[in-house]
Amino acid sequence: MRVSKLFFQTFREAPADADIVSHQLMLRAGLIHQIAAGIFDFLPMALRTKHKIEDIFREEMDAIGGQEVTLPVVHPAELWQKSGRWYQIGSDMARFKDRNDRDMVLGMTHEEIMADLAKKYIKSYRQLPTMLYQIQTKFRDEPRPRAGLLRVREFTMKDAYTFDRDEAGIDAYYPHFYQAYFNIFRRSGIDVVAVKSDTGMMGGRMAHEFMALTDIGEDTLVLCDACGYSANRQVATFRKPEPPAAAPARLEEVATPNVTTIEALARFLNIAESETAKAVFMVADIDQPDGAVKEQFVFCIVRGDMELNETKLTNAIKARRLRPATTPEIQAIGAEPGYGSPIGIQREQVLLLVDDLAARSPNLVAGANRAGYHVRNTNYGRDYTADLVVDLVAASDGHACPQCGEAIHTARGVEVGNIFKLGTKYSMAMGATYLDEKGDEKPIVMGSYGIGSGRLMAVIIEMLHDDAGIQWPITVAPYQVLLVSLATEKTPDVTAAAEQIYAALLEAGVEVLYDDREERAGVKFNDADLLGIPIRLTVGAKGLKNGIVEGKLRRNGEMFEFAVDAVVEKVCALVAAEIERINATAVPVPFEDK
RNA sequence: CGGGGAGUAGCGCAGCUUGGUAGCGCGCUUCGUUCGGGACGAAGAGGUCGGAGGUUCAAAUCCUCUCUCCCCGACCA
Repeated sequence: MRVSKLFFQTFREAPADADIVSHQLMLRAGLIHQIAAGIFDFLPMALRTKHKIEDIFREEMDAIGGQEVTLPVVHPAELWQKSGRWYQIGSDMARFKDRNDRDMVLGMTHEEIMADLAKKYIKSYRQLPTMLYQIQTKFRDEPRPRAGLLRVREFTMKDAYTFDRDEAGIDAYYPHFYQAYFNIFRRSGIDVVAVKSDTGMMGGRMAHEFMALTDIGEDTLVLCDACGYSANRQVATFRKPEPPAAAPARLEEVATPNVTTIEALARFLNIAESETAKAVFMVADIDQPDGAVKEQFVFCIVRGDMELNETKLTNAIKARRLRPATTPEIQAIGAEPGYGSPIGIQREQVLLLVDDLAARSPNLVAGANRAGYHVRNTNYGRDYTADLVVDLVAASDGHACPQCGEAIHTARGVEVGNIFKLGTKYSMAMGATYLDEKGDEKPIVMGSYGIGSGRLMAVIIEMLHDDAGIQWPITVAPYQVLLVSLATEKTPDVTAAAEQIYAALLEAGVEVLYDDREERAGVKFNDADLLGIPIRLTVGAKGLKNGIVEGKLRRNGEMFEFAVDAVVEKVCALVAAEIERINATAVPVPFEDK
C-alpha cells in the first residue's frame, strides 16, 4: 500500500474529547473515527489490525475444535423472552419493532440464538461435545460508553459456545479455552492474568476473566505474588484475621456527638476500627416466588475495619438490583444514619446480614440508633441475630491470601476476555436437549467464551506505545514493514530504488506500507513513529550512496544496515524473527481450578 | 439517572464579561524556494458559531428550552 493512496490522515493534536492514550493514538494515527458515543468507524489500517486479531481468534478456536458460524445481529424478541432476559435486561438492550409490529432486538450476545441452533441440530450424545463460534457485531446500549474503543456500544466480539453432555464434559473442555485464551492474548503481544470472576447475570458455575493489568482498568483485581492467587475483587476472598477472644461485656451507651463515621468513632473513643461494627443500609430488588419484584430493606453489619462488597451481598440475597437506602428509609426501620446498629430496630422489616468476621468479633462498638450515641460491647448472638451470616466484605491490600496466607495486593485491570461455564440455563429455556445412551432426554450443558476485538486492539495500544506513538506487535500490526522513501526531485535514483524495493517486498509476500509521499523526512519519520509499524526501512540518498538501506525496529529503536541487493532477504528474516519472538510467548499455562 | 465540563472551519483554540464586518495555529489547494526527525515565502479555499424560540434596530455574544459529546459516579455477558 502506498501512503499517498491510503485513506487516512495523521493529526498532530488529538481531539479534545480523547482522554486515554489508546484513544488519542488511534485518532491521531487515523485508525478510527467516532460517529456517536461508543460508535466508531474503523478506517483501513484499524481494520487490518482487527482482521489480524480475528485471524488469531480463528486459529486458536479452530485448534480446539471450534467451527465458525455467523448468527444474525437482529433477533426476534421471542427467543429472548424464552430465556427471560427480555424481561431481566433493561435499556442496555436495544429493542424495536419490525414493519409487522413484531418485537425485535439487537443482539447483545448470542446464548439464546446458539441454544436455539443447538436445539435444532443436536439430537444425540454422539454429536457432543461440539463448539461453535462467531466473530460478530453486538450492540449494548451502555449507560456510559467511554475511553475510545475500551467501552463502546457497538462492538465486534468473538463469542464461542460449547455444548457438552454433562458437567464433566464442560469441565474437560473449559481448560482448553483457558489455554487458548492465553495463546490469543500472548500472540497479540500482551500478557494477561486470569482471575476468577462473578458469574453475574449470565448465571453459571465457574467463570474466569482475562485481565490486562493497566491503571486505566475499570476492574480491581486481587493478586497474591506468593502463590499466584488471583480474583476479581467482586468475588475475591481472603483469610480473615482471628478476632480476639473476650467474654461478652455489658452493653453500655456512650455519648458520641457528631461522630458519624467509623474513622471518627475509632479516634473519638481511642480504639481500633476493628473494634467497631459498621452498619450499611441498602435497598434490594428481590424476585418473589410469584414472579413479582419486591423492594427489600437490607441491613448489613461488617466490622469497622472492613468494607462491604456489594457483589457478595447481591449474590448472598440473590438480589436483582441494589442501591443505597435513603435517610427516610433508614429512619423508617428505626435506625439512624451515622449511628446505626441492629439493636432495637424494626427487625421484621429488614433483611439482616452480618459478615462472619463481625459475628465472631466480641464487644464491638455499634450505633445506638439515636443521633449522638453509640453502644459499647455489642455481641452477635446475644444482642441481635441475623437472617444470614456470610462473607460480605471486600478483600483489600494487605489482607491474607485465602490460599497461602501471604499478603495480597490489588491492581487495576481491563477485562479483555471471559470464559463461563453456563450450565443448562439457556439449553433448558430454549429446549436444547439430546438423548443419551439410554435414550434419556438430557439438557445440553453450555459454556460461553467471549473476546472483544476492538477492546483488545485498544488494550494492545494502551500497553505498547511510547510518547511518539504506537508500537504494534508484528502479529497484529496493520503492516509489517514501513518503507520510507526520502526521495526528492533531485534524487530520482532514490525513488527508483524505493520503488524497486517496494515491488520486491510485495513480491516476497511482505506486508509493506510504502511512504511515497512528497513530504519532508521529519514528517515521514514522525508519522512512522505514530503509526507504529514494527519495522521501518529508510531509503535515502545518504544510505544509497553506500549501497545500503537502513532498518529500524519501532519497539526498541534497534538499527540495521541492509545491503540494497540483500534487503528483501534480510527483511523477510527480520519479520520472521519478530513473529517468532511473539509467538514464543504462547506457552502452556497450568489451569488452576481455583 | 446524579454531579461536573464542553459544543465557533477537518483538528486544536480565541472571540462571549461590555451585542455592531467571525478570527488565530495546524491541516487542505496553487506557485516558488527548500529537502535525513513535523521548512520558508506568496496567494487561496473552507464556518447554518449544535438546534429551536425569545429580547433587540442588530445576537457567536443576553434570556428560555432542547440536542449532542466528554469526565466522575451509578450501571456493565
